[in-house]
Amino acid sequence: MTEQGTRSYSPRERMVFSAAQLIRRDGVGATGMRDVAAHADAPRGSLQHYFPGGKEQLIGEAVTWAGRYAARRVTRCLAALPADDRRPSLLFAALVAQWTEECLATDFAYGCPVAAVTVDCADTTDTARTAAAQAFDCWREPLTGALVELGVPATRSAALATLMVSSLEGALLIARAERDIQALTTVVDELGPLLDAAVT
Amino acid sequence: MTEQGTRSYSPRERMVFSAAQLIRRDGVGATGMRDVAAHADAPRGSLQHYFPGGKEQLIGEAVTWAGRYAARRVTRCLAALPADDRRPSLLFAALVAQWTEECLATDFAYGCPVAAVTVDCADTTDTARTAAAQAFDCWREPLTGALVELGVPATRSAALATLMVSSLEGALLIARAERDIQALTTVVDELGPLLDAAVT
DNA sequence: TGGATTCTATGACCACCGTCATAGAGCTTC
DNA sequence: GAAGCTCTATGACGGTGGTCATAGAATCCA
Repeated sequence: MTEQGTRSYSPRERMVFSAAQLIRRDGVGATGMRDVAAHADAPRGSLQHYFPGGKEQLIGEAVTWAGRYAARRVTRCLAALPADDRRPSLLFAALVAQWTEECLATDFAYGCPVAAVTVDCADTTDTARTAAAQAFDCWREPLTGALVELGVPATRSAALATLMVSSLEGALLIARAERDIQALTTVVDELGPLLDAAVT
Repeated sequence: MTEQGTRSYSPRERMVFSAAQLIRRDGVGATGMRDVAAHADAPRGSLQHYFPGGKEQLIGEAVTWAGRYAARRVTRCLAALPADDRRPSLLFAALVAQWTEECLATDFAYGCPVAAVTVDCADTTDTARTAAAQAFDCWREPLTGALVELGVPATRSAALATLMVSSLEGALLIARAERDIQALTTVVDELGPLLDAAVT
């Protein structure tokens, strides 16, 4: 969620990206439009031009972007699994490892933008809430497919994907609060055997 | 987290309670001090008197209160388990059921205050972050003890408690975003066998 | 009763936020 | 080169937020 590649992004893309970054660090309420523009090195006047729907639209696009990013991450981790040992537990471990490393590298500054938007907007901004729901779906979909590919029966793969995302989100919360990786490693260790046992 | 019992609470207690309620519904940023006083039917002037530390202090006390409340809930659920069938899965199911019912009863308006504070303050307000960490500890401690009492070896009980809280928190997030109970029921169903299998 | 302490009431201050209005650059296209 | 479109620049506005200052009520002991 940090790397942007080498090609240059448009101001609009940068603003969506920056919004996601700031939201997942400070929450929706503490993230101002001016901050987003500044963080993206984008002109403030472009905000109303690219996002005529205002903050609501920007938040929606940011969380949608985050969902797609998470989905890409799943397929990437699946592809990176060792050819000789492709187990669901290793996929989960790889996914969590990315968050773990980021936590350590940034001193637990950043959480999940989808979680932040859900917490801050679930009962007030319906478009944001819907976008968050779609982001979760977008995230779980490739995960479900990956589990099937790894041998989990289709009847259980969706449920296990939900369990994986839930555990990851919750552990990430705890880890951020405690500034300690332990919760993340714990869910990986405890959930691993369960996931592998689901392979038929 | 809704019922207050019958005895009357002091304005100070009510403000802490109301703060927790508003925070877990709207997030920290969207919760104003004036809102808290109004929600608690407490005089606005009392805010600076009872909470000279300002919003930071109020948030801290609210999340601390929430942690203690969650802990009480654990011991209550443990005590309410049927005498003839006391399994960890049933304890977890009972805990999640409380959230599930509340979600349905309130149309998914309320989340977890500890999660909200973590998301909104983890990188900015250290006292709030610390309070959230202690709240998680306060929550997991009786849960760990309960697992031991139900036959889980002490070496694993803490890890499983972390897994339970993580899954619950994450599933609650997803449930709120989707306005659907499914994620909550899924984690209960999928985690149940794992928990019971840990009993020696 | 009188004074001290605790609590309440209210208005004001200042900073910030999201949004709008308006005008100006920069570039394409006929 | 003039029109037209995209994009940028900037100031202003109304509203809200947390906090402070100050004064008033209420309660409780000596």
